[in-house]
Amino acid sequence: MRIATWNINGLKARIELLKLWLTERQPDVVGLQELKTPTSEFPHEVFKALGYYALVHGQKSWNGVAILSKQPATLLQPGLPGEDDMGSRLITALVGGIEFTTVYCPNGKTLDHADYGRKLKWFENLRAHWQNTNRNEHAVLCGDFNIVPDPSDSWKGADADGEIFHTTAERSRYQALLDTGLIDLFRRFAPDERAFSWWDYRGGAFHRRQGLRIDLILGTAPLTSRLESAQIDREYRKKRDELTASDHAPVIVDIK
DNA sequence: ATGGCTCTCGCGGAGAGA
Repeated sequence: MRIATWNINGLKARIELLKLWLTERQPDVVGLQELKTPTSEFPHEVFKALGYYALVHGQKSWNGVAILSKQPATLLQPGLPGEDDMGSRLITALVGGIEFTTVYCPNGKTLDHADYGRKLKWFENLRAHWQNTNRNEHAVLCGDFNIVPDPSDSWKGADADGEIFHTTAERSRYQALLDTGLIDLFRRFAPDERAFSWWDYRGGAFHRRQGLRIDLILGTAPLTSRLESAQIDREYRKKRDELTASDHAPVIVDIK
């Protein structure tokens, strides 16, 4: 079973590249973030034609998440309870015996911006929600976390410590999530690999290998025991056939 | 570098992203 997450930075802008990627990689379940599309305008027929069902929690202009799956999925939760004013950033479904959640975590903007405090609170609510939900023991929490878990996950290494995405306050909220019993599947599979999932559009950051690993697939222990491989799909961070890329690459894991 | 691209909305240029 192939599971993936991808921040596509606009469904309308990415749909042709997304179709190519689905056709080539054949994931069974995909968490998408940053649809920037209202739920009512989601083009279900496009994905149906490729063999995918879709559950969608969108909104106009910003945010928006969806779950694509080859087999029908059951919607369990659209939106993080109590955080409606932060936008559409979470969706959970039961698919293939797995409780699958994908999230688009708040950015926080800058350390002195009000959104930074809202980001920390959002993570605290996510942890409480995750802990309080009566989950299937085979569960996945994936998406764009907008936190760099470890200095080795930043192109600047420990020099970036203390910057937004790299603060101890953010990392402690992320650690609290892991402490509920979640494991970073890419890092479990490749403990020493320097790999990023996001690169700035500006200044040739991708080709300079100046990126961050902020897109993660977390799994419960029983799910993790099924792990076969994990990869970050850098090929789809590249423009192809005049189709522009997202600033994020897909992350893929294969489980038994 | 002091945000140098790309997206959305909507028709000019601003806001957001990480």
